[in-house]
Amino acid sequence: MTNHGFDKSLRLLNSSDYKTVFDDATLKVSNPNILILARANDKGHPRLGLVVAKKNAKLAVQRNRIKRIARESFRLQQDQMGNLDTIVLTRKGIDQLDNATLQQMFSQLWYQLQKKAKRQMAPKQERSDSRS
RNA sequence: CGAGCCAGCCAGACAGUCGCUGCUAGUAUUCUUCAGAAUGCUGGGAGAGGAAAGUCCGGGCUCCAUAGGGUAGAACGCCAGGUAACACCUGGGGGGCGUAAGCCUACGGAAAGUGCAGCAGAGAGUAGACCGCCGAUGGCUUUUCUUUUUCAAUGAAAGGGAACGGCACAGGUAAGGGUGAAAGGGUGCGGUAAGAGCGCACCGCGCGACUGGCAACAGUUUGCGGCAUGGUAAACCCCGUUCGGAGCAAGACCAAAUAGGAAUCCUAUACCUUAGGGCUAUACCUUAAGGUAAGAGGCGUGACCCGCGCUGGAUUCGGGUAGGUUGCUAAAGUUGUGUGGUGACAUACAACGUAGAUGAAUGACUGUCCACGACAGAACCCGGCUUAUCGGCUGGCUCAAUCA
Repeated sequence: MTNHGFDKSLRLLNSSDYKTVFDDATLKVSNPNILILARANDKGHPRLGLVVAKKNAKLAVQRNRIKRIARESFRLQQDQMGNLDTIVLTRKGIDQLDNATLQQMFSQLWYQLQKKAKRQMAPKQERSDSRS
């Protein structure tokens, strides 16, 4: 039975959560419009954080749309993501893309992220928790 | 049917699948102060806007030694009303635009003061003479007449006066031309050398009276004044009215960490009182308790000045950053009906109970239909203004044409 829900436990909730991923991102996938940073956690499930800067999408409507599509895409693929904390960052021009293109781009990037994560699994375990 | 004006309304619809955030009912687990809390599951129901936007005004609410005085600064500016308040709204007045419905209006003061105005032009604010007109009055001058004096005497010379002319030298003139956005009231008649508010009539203007109106203001009313006070105040300014500051990251509560906070103790400046000690001593030095007061500097009172408040070291207790809870949505509420009012609005009754997120919900996909979907996303809450906007609907009105 696959899980397609998306409640608060699947999100990055405060600035320390974000800081951990930003300071220690072990995985990185990108295309011209989107950058995804990721890092393994010890929760047993993936978590998602979103950073959509006003600089890249001027209107609040556009920023909301991008975030909703990112969440939707994450929600549908979360059971294949392992235990990664991820942050989605947007780049310039993203507000020009329509919904179908965005969805396609996200699912591609999630797939790439899963492959990279599997490749790292073998030499893992060296830096589970460096902070006290 | 065409062109237009005003007011109001809608903001793709329906179905299915998968999700998100509150609320509510049931239920399970855990905790415990035994009544709740947290988490999960199931059902029900709710979930962006007309501008949610810009943050441009006004208020509520909250806090800030309580906010006292003065200065500065800012906003507003025809009148009356509405309102919690306003820069908003309603009604009215003046001015402008439009054939009209209607629209626009920063609409106090330029006879307190200061300043500003390119080019052109003679002259631009106590006006001005380039062309033109005149040249009355002076000046020069032709001709004629007249008069006085002198002489060599029907004449001549010198001087004075008058008339008709000429010149355009002094001068007069703001009618006309020309320049300019603007040339210091307009038209006509008289008047004059030519002209001129120089005089008069009418129009206009200013100041009063009267009448109407709460008032702004208006007038086929009336008296006085020849008649400027040119423009610009979204230039300084003057006059009148209003304004304490900061904002939900306000503020309150729970609370890891850390100090800059509170209480206690100590000490420090000056003075006073009481009790005691040193000393010959009422002087001087000193101890304890109590009381009073001042100063400079700094900090705060978020423009400035006055005014006002605070002020050093040790110990103990509290503390309040991360995070959480709250503030947080029932409100100057919405709808309907009645009453009062031209209206904004007020008031009475009835019904309704309408998002509350916080790394930030309100969505995605599929199908069907059509007019093929614009601008755009709540963040404490209201009332406005401004700006953006695919199209559609309803009502009222105006103009033009046609028909009856």
